Amino acid sequence: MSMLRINAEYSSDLSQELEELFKALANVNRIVLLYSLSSGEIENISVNEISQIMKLSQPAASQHLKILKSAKILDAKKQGNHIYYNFNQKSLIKHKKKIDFLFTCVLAKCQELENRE
Amino acid sequence: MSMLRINAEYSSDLSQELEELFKALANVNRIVLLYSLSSGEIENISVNEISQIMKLSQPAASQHLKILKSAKILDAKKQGNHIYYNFNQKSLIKHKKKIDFLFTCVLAKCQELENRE
DNA sequence: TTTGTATATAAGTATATACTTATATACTTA
DNA sequence: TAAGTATATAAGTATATACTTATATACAAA
Repeated sequence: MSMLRINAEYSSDLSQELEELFKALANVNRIVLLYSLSSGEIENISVNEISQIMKLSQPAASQHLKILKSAKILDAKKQGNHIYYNFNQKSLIKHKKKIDFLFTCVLAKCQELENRE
Repeated sequence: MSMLRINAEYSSDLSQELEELFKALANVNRIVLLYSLSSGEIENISVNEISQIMKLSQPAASQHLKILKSAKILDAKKQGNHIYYNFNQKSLIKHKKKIDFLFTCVLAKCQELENRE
């Protein structure tokens, strides 16, 4: 069985997972939000605070948060009247591994082609 | 100057670059193509061959290739009547670093929050 | 209870994306 | 030069995305 055949088998599921992940990340507002959350001092951050950081309306922010939560980039916990968003660490580690795998495959091929010359 | 302030300065440009990169990657056909190119035996691959691999029409494949080339994921070289696509190694290494930086920031924050408990 | 606050969701709209078919461009070869 | 091949681009269309405004839901506090 050739590499291409093997690849065709695993790549379908993994590629679809990566598509979902990349789609969730493919928005500058959401990327800036992730950086802001990374550097922010506030541990538990509410939707209203996030909408202020993002300079977006509450519904717009809420919709972005839904996308990030669906993609398991963020996690939400309800506390009384507020919903606090945080990183989904466990899932983010898995996401990172998927991306690393893609780039490892691609860059390994680059290296192989370079060595052939 | 707080981290948030510093962040606000660098994140704008970098975030926009990441958005473009993630958008280019946010399509399962393109992701599968990257895996196929990674594992394929053919070094120089033409648009027609790619459209067959992708199971898409020639114009559709051409449009995907344009997106991947614009995002500096692939590179094209013309040879006679054919245009051969290959990975843009130099740029891919830079792309990987940008993604790594994002995840490093995010996962460092995760770790920090975990240690606080 | 009633009122206020926090958040989500629904519906509408403008723009982006991913295809299609048709055609243009560039090169090759008879 | 004419005809064929490889690729890109243009135009059209269906669907997705990212907002908007209006409204629903869930909880808190008076």
